[in-house]
Amino acid sequence: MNASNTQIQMRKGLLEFCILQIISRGEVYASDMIDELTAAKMIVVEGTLYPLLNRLKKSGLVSYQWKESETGPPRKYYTITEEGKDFLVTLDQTWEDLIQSIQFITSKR
Amino acid sequence: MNASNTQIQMRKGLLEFCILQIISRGEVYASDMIDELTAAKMIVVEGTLYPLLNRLKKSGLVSYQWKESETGPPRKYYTITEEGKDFLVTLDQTWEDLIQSIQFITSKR
DNA sequence: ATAAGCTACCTTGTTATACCAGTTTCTAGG
DNA sequence: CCTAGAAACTGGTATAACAAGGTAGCTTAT
Repeated sequence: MNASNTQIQMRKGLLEFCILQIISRGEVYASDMIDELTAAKMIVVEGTLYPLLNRLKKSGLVSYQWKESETGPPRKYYTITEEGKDFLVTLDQTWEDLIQSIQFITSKR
Repeated sequence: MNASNTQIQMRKGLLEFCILQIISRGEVYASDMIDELTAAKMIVVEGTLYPLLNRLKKSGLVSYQWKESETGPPRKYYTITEEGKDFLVTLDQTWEDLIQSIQFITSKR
């Protein structure tokens, strides 16, 4: 039980929330997302992100369009669906509830 | 991807934090913990709690003493160790960082 | 033209954690 | 003795993240 594993475990399930949040702000592709997550200090590797994006796509929460790039290979630009927006509202609430729960426990010192 | 699974996934890893927090307040046994978690709306089943307690014990973060009960079989009362207290400080910080990260992402709407 | 290098996407295998659905052990009461 | 209930525990399954790769398209330098 070391601190870095703890961080990983605490982040579990929150990544989906973060990604959906980022995509909801407008068209982005994988590298954009990694940059944003890194800026927020939620370090994520590609091997985590791609399967997650596929899960979101399969669930109908996001969709993507291939777009050419001027500096390299084409990119998959993701956008959120209506269903995704609805789900994001649920995730927002779940996150709020979670904060409340932890708050409740830690305040009892 | 349904809401209840999302809740489970978001909670993952936070349970350890909560349990350690609860034990740090004083001697408790499993049912006490479940009661406290339930009160905080962090629903947990026994099959999750017992392996977690064993992990914490093996890691030296908590210890326990058997105590007799007047109403049934003996109970394992858990207490936090010095090492556990140190680790709890780390977990506190990790949680604060996590809130900051999510805050950073969700505030950019 | 071709090799090198970068960018972008994807996959496979491993690990950790939680859940479900049980089982075992101990105590008290009929 | 047998049942009920409390308390601890276990085995199998699902999910998600990571590590460490691989593949394909595009650009640039020789």
